[in-house]
Amino acid sequence: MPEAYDHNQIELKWEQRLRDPSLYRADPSAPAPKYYVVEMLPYPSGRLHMGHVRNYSIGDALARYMWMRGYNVQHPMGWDAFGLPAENAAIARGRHPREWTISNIAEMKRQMYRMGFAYDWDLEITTCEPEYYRWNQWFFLKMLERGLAYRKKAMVNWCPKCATVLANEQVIDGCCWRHEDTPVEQRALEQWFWKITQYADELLRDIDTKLAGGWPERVLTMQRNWIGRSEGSEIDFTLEGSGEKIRVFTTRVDTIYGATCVILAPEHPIAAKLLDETGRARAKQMIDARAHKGPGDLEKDGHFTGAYAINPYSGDRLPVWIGNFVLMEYGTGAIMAVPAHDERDFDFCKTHGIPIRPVIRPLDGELDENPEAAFTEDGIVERSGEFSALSSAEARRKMNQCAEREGFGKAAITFRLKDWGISRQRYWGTPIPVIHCAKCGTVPVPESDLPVVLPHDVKFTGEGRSPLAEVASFMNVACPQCGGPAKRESDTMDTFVDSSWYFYRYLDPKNEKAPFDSAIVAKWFPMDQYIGGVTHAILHLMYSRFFTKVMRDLGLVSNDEPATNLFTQGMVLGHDGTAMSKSKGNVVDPEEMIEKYGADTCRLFVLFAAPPEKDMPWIEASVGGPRKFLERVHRFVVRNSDGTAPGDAAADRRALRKLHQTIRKITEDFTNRWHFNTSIAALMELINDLYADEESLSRSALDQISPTLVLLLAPFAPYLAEELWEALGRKGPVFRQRWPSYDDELAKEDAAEVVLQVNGKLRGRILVHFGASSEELEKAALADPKVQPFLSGKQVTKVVVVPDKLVNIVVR
RNA sequence: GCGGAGAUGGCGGAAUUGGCAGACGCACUAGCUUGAGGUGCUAGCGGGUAACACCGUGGGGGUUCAAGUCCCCCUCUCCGCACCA
Repeated sequence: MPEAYDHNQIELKWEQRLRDPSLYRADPSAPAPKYYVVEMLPYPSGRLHMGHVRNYSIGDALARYMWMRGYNVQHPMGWDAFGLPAENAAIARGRHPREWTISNIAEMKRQMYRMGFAYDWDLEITTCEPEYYRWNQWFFLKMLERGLAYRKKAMVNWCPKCATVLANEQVIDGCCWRHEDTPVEQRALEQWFWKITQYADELLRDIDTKLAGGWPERVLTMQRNWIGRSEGSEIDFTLEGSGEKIRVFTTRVDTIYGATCVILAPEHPIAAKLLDETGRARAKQMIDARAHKGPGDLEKDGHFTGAYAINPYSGDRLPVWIGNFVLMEYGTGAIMAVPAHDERDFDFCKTHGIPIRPVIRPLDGELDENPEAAFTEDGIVERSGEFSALSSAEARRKMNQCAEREGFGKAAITFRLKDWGISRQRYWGTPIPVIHCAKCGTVPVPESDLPVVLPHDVKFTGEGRSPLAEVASFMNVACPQCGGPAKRESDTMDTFVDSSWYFYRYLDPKNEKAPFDSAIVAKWFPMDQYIGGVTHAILHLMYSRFFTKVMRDLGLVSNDEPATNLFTQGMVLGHDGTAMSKSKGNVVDPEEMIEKYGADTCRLFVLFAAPPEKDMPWIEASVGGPRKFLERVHRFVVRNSDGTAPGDAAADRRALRKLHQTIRKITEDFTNRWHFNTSIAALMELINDLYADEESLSRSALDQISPTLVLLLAPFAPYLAEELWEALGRKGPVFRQRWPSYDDELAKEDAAEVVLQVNGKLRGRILVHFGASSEELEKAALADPKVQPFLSGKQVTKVVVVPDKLVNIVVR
C-alpha cells in the first residue's frame, strides 16, 4: 500500500523549497511574449479571508498556466496599507497604525506563502512606506502644476460629540458610529480635489473604443452610468430687482414655456442672499436632513425665497424657491420647474400650490389641460411663442440657437461624474504636500523636499481635528517661498490614490528617482489581465483609468488604459448563502481549512464549486470531494510510478483517448472562459476512468499518462503537482514545464454514437462509423428495433439527419 | 423608479454552436472491505411506473423536425444607481 496523502508534510516541504522569489521572476530579455497578470492587492486587515483565497487562486492558476504555455509572466503582489481600520485599531486598542499594519502584513504574507501563491516577492510594494507614498505626493505636485488639483469648500460629515469629521462608512443610519443617537451634521471645509471631470469625455469614449470586449459589460455599464453624460441647455433666469442671473441646467429646454418656478439647491450661494433668517434655518435643516437620508426616500421639501426671476424666453415672472431635491453638485445647482412635464417638478408644485402649465402635446393626442401626472415624453411644442408647433427635438435646437444669439444661455453637456475629493481628515494616509503661508498662500512643497514623511508620534483620540494638526513638529515649517513661518496641510490623501497606480510601481519598485522607469513600463503595459472583486467596478477602476490618462499626458506612459482585460470574480458566501460577516457567525477562516484539508484542496474547492465569476457558498461538507480527488490522484500516480504492468491495448487506447480529451478540455477552458469548475470536473472524470482501467494499463501508457496528469493538475493544485512530479523522477519546478498538447486524432472516439428520435423524443441510439452517410443513417434508424414500435401504424413524413449525431423521424 | 445579471434534482453546478437535460461533486441508499471508522471500493440516485408509457429546466404563449438554449408576455431573486433636472 503506498503512503497516504499527507497534505501538511507535502505542502510544508514544498513551501520551503519554492520560497525563492526568483523562481517566479519574469525574464525581461526573453523573446517569449509578455503576460502581465495582477490581482487586486489586499488591504492588510489581519488575516486572509476566503475572498482573497478565491481571487488569488484564480490569478495563480492563470499565471501558472501561462508560464507553462511559455509566456513571460509577471505576477506581483503588494499591500494597500493605508486606511481607516488601522486608525480605528489605534483608537480602540492603543496600537500604532504602523505597527498594527506591519504585523498584519507579516501575518498575511505568511498565509500567502502557505497557500503557495506564485508571486515574485521582490516586486512587493507597501503603500504606507515613504518610498511608495512619496510618489503619491509627486503626482499631487504634477496635478497641481497641470491645474488638475484645486481646493474648494466641500461638505463633510461632522459628529458634534467627537468634534471630528466622519468618513462615509462611519455614518450609520445618519448617525455617528460611536454615538448612535447623535445625528451627523454637514460642515463645509476647504478640501483638495482632482479634476477627473476634465477626462470625463475620454473616460466615457474609451469604454467603447478601448475596453469593450475585454472588460465585463456589467462594469462598463456601471461606469457609463457613473459618468452620466447628458446633453441639454444652460439658461439664465434674471432676478427681479438685483438683476443677478440664476443659471439653470435642463435637458428639456423645449418645455421652458411651461416653467412655473425656479428652484435652487439649499446650498446655492444665491439662496443665502435671498433668504431671511427663517429661510436660512430651513435651508440648513434641509442640508442636514439629506445626510441622514436612509433607505427611505426623503419627502420633497421647499421654501419660497420671496424673490422672482424672469424666464428669458416667455418673459414670465417666476417665484424662486429652494428645494431639498435640487442638488448643488449636479448641473448648476438650480433648476426650472416644469410640473407638466417632469415628475419631480409635478410632485413639488402640487404640494406647494404652484401652477401647472402644459406646453407639450403628445404626437398622437391633444394637450392635456389638467394633467393627473407629468407627461415626460417628447411631443409637439405648444403655447411657446415662435417655437410653437415644432417637435421637441427641433424646438431644443432652435431654442439653443436663440439663447446663444441673445446671450442668455447655450447648449451644454453635464456629467454626473464629480471631481475626486482626495482630502481626508485622517492620520493614516499620504500627507498632502502643500504648505499654507500667511503671506504666500498655498505653496507646494518643492519636489526636492519629498517625501513629506508622516510623523510617528501622534495621539489617537478619535476626537477633535485631524490628528496631524496636533503635531507641532510636523505642522510648523518654513514657507518654501518666503522662508517665513507657515503650516503644513494637515489632511492626508484618500487611499484610492495609493491603489490607482500601484501596478506600475511593481515593475520598478525600488526606483528613487521616479515613480518608475517609463521604458520598463512600456514593455509590460497595459496589464494583460486584472482580476478582482466587482465591488471595485466603479471607484477604484475609474480612478485607475484617470490616473493612467494623467500619466500619459505627463509623458510617463504610452498606454491609454491600465488593463486590456478585467475579470471580476464572485463573492465567497457563507454556508447560508449570504455574505460572510462576523455578526452572522458564518465566517470561514481559510487557515483552519488549510490546516484541515491543505492549501491545494482549498484552491481546488474554491475553483470547483462554481464558475469564478459567480458567487459561491462555502459549504464545508462539499470540500471532501476535491480532497478525495487529490487523494485518488496521489494514490494513482504513486502506486503506478514504476514496476511492470500487463498492458491491454484496448484499455491503453481508452485511457489515452480520455487523457487527450481532458487536455483539450482544460486548454479550451483556459483559452475561452476560465470555467475551472468544468476543468476540474474533467480531471475527476479522467481519474475515475483511470481507476476503472488501472489493472489493465501498460507500462508505456502509464508513463505517458501520469506525468501528463500531473502537468494538468499543476495550475490548480501546485503543491501536490510538485510532489508527484518529483515522485516520477522529474526535475521541477512543475510550473515551468511545458503545458501538454493534445492530439485530436487520439482524442477521437472509435465510433459515432447517433441518437435516434421519433417526433423529437429519444427512442434509441446506435454506434456507426464517423462520416456515415445520411442514407445509411436513415436506413439504420428506420430498421432499429427500439424505434420500430413507434413507427407501426404511422406514416413517416420526414426524416432529419444530423451526421454523426442524430436522426429524427417525423411521423403522423 | 432606471440599469444589469439570474432562476435547471435534496444541495453546488454541467449542457460552449438549437440536437441525448442533470456531466462532475456533495448529501442520501444498498452491497462489499475493515477489529473499528467522518476509511476504501462497487452500484443506485429528477418525478412517476411492477415495467413501460408519460411528466419534467420559475409561469404562460410562440417559432422549429427538434427549445434549458431563439421570440413575446408575466413572476420572483440578487446586484448597481437612485430625486442627476
